[in-house]
Amino acid sequence: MSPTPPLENAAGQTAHAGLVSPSFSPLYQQIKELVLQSLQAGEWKPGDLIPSEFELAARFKVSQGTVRKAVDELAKEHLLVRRQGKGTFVSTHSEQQVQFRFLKLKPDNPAAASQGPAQRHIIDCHRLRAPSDVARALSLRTSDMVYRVRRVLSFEGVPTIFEDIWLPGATFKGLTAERLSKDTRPMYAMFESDFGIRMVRAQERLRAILPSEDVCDFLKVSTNTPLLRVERMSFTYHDSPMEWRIGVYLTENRHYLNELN
Amino acid sequence: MSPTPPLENAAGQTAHAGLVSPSFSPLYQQIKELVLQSLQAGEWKPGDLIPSEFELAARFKVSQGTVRKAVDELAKEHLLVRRQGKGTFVSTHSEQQVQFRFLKLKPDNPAAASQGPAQRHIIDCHRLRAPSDVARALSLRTSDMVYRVRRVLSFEGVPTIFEDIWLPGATFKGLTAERLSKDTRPMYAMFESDFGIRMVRAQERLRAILPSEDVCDFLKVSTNTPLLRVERMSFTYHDSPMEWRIGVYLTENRHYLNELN
DNA sequence: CAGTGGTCTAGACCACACT
DNA sequence: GTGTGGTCTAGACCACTGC
Repeated sequence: MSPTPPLENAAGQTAHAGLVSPSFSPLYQQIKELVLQSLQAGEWKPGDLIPSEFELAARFKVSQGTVRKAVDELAKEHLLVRRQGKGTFVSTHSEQQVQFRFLKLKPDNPAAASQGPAQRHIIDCHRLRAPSDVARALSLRTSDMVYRVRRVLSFEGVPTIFEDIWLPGATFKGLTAERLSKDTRPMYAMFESDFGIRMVRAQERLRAILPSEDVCDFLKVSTNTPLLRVERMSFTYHDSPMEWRIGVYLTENRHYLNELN
Repeated sequence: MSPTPPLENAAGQTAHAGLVSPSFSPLYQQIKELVLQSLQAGEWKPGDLIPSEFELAARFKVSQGTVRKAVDELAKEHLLVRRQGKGTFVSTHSEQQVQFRFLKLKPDNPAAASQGPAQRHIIDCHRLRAPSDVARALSLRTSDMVYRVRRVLSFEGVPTIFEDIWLPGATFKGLTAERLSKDTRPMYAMFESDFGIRMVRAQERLRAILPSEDVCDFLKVSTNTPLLRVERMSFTYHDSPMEWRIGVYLTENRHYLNELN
């Protein structure tokens, strides 16, 4: 029923008072970590309903309020989604609302209704030994294999984004250009269902560049068109690097939108 | 003692049960709004210590836990800062830690220690009638006055950022190039102490451009150097627009860093 | 030491969704 | 109606700060 070991901080008293372990951490943090481990282990998959707060409280032998605080934080980090009256679900990139959380390029004129899905064209998908910079980014050895995917995204027929995507070979075994082309879902949704990988967090570094010859061809622009270069590192649970992506955006009629809070 | 009117949701029962007002909102949201109003009214100024949770609970006639939830959210939005053992303070742009919350341009090589403060050079500061695009951005009339500030930021002697800043004339009355030049604090810190305006939130739109002739001069670059254009709208309490800023960044040795959560 | 925020509990009731 | 998450309370104790 309850295979989980007793929590470090629980000393048997009402408010978990008394002597605490040397490296103290609040109970709700420990609960959070346990839930995270269940997510990572695939006990609950993207889209799944997880146990109710009371069930989790019983399983972990803490009060419902403590579970609540742990789940609250995981929900704020977009790992879980709460739905009043229904329950708490594992968040997924398949949902419409979360679709554009990682794509920050927006049309200058939203009325143009061009927020619709982009047309996608896979240029190629190869398996090769990791170049040194790729290995470094993905925490791999240069002897390890990686997949390299290149693609172009177009909006209303205008080629707008060129992407060069690097993925760990071991995790994405069996990835092909054909599979990528045929799947109509967002790429990250396919990663979830086909490879059990959920991208949780990312970091982007932006700069302005002039295009290489390749990019000129792919985006149909001249060599003196300034472009936005977006280097993205994506992480799965526990901050494991899982994707390195170099994007080049044409920003003639679009812009990268960022909220500072 | 307590000049605040009774809260809408309080029906006198234990858990504020019973009939609630038509447009229901949780108690902690109402508390949050009341605190926000005190901040906006200047009752507590940036850097000030605000009343303790128990005092606020007494003032608003709710439990400490409800105040706690309200303050928690305001702290997450960076309007307040909690310090265990000391109290809760109104957040300010003067603090070192929050200094770079709005400047996302980081050195490519952090070891270069070039994270230090930028050298600032004010080009000019004028008062004029708002051009139509500025008026629109700041929710003003074209008959209203605005200040326009232009400046260059340099890192290690290299001119890197050119900024064109527009501010509402009524609020920033008395702003001069001299005052801007002499003040060594961050610009937003001066806005707090001298004009009672605290920037709370901002929105940035990025694109790649080639520089105008002006910018070529200011940044000492050629006309074919791609630059990052950063258009920022800044807001004070209650989402009032307070600043419109066009920045142009040289990204040869630096990049715009963004976290996606 | 007293005062502050931080954690945890237990129990009540409300709002929402499904059956 | 039952079960879920969402709000609110009251009270306990811990951790940190400064007198």
